[in-house]
Amino acid sequence: MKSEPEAYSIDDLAGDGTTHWDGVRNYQARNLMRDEMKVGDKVLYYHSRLRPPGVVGLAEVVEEAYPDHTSWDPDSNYFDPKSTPEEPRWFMVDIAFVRKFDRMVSIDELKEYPELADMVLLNRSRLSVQPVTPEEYEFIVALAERPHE
DNA sequence: GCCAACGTTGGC
DNA sequence: GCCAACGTTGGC
Repeated sequence: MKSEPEAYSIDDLAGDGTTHWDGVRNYQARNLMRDEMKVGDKVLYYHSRLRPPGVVGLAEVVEEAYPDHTSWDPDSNYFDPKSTPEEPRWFMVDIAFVRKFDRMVSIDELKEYPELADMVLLNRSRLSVQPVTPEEYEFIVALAERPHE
């Protein structure tokens, strides 16, 4: 899951403990949250729009998808008039802070490894919620635990 | 701040 | 249902 740290960083998540991942207004990202994300699933937390951007830590799904109430709140930035409590269009999950990496694994570093060449992050980078394979996940967690040469 | 990629909207 | 216009994202 990606977030601009100025908007909501992993430190914000650490402070809050859990948060609901509201404001996603992309169908592919919504479908992933609604159909794929289960309680206990691990989440790589990615800070976008930094120089450089990168994976900064881990979170975990603690509540499966339910309607994103900000979508029918006219005062919200995420208001969508086509979404109603009766027929919600947008969904969110709740995630909990797991840990922050000792160091950020930058996108440049991810690009160095053929094991990660097929990552959605490196190919369809604009999706704000993306699938990660177990192999990619383990690889990145291992990277974070040793210094980058 | 620029701009390429890409998703969405809406006129026809 | 096509596609041009427009808006957003996000690396750089």
